Amino acid sequence: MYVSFDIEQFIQDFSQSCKKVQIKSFNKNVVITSYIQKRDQLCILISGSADLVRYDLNGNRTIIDHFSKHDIFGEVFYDITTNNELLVESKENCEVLFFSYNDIHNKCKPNCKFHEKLSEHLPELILDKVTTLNMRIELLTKRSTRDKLLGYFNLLSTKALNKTFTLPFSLTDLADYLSVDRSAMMREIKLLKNENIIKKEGKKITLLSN
Amino acid sequence: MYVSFDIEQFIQDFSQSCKKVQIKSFNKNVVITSYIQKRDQLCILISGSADLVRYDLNGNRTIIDHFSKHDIFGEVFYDITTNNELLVESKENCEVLFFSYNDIHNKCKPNCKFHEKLSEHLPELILDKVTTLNMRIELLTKRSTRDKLLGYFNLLSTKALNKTFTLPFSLTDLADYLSVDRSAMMREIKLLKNENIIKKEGKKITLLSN
DNA sequence: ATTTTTCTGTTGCAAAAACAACAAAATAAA
DNA sequence: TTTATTTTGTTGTTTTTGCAACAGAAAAAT
Repeated sequence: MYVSFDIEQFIQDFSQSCKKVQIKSFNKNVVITSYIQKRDQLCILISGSADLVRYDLNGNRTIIDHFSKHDIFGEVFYDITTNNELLVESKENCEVLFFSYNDIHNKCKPNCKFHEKLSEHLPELILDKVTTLNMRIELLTKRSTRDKLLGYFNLLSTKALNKTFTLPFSLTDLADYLSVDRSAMMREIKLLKNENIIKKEGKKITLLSN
Repeated sequence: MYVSFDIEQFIQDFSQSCKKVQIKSFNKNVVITSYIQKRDQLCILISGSADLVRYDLNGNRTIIDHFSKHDIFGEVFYDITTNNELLVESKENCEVLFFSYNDIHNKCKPNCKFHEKLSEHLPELILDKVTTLNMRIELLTKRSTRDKLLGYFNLLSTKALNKTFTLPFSLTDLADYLSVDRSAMMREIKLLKNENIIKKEGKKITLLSN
């Protein structure tokens, strides 16, 4: 990761120093924000986890993005509003920092430490996001459910520096995240087990290949 | 778009002012750069168009990203190297500006105008990229070929402010971009025509729905 | 201007994925 | 700790997608 910047420390030190910045708390399974129009809002997840989900006209639910501690999200990243509803839903109790993208540029106050620091480090935060999105695209463009699963497992294995790792999702959510049918995915996981390509105990997965 | 910054002007004014910055020219259908390791490289496409493509072990070709004038790309956006080969291939004759991400922060020279300007505007450039990537993910997570096509057509229609628009791709490349089989996509396009949902004359498409 | 190559459009068939529906297990809530 | 809810695991059937192969059109190269 390129983010050398200590977000934790930054939030602790400076989030109180600017009145334009808000911290809000949310319970589990509530809507944190919805992407309706092209607003200016940027958010940093301080604690907890949340999903950006789309509900299409048929009621299908897709996890467009998954956020955990220190991830940034917000409507500012979306250009054109589609017909579908985009919601950020908390998966656990969450604390979220809200601020406005334009305030970073229109220098808040000459000595607002919060916006000064943020302005300095925003490129690395966003760059980090680009990296995540590119990985996601890598996965989604894979031809088959099998390749998506193995691609994702390899990713987690690489991150964990270990052939064994734990899924950060429920299997139901994993299917949404990989944009495949859950039962079809389960069938494929069973095949991967039978072919001794993976081992699975609950959410703990081990790659046996290579 | 959030990019108010005039890239054209910027490149003309400042690209000569810093020796660390290189401009290279490429013919059509050649490899501009390959993503092999986690390097520091950032590129801006000055003219022409190019694709970021993946060749997997089965020889399948997927267009991961499509770049046109003023798009930024580079290995800096990719975190973990997969087993697959990622190449940026020119689709037309291209001019590309190469520079290093870290140079932007490690202030090049006290009075290097190029890096100063770039540092100032990089967030909006990258933000723009995030927006594009998010749209792409929106498309790729659609359940069916039909939904992907209609999603993409709606996007182009919205961009063009018109029910009629022109595909920026060949149909072959469109299939790669949407990550679906070409013949299956052609079949779906035929159905959309038969059901009077779209009209198609070559690469000119009209949305008839709504 | 002619040849070569790429792109488009089509189709039958095979394979994969989605849909649907249900029981068992696990988790959360009362 | 009992009840309700969500998640997991499974399977038969239908639908969609991918594969393969080919001919004609268009574009590019010679």
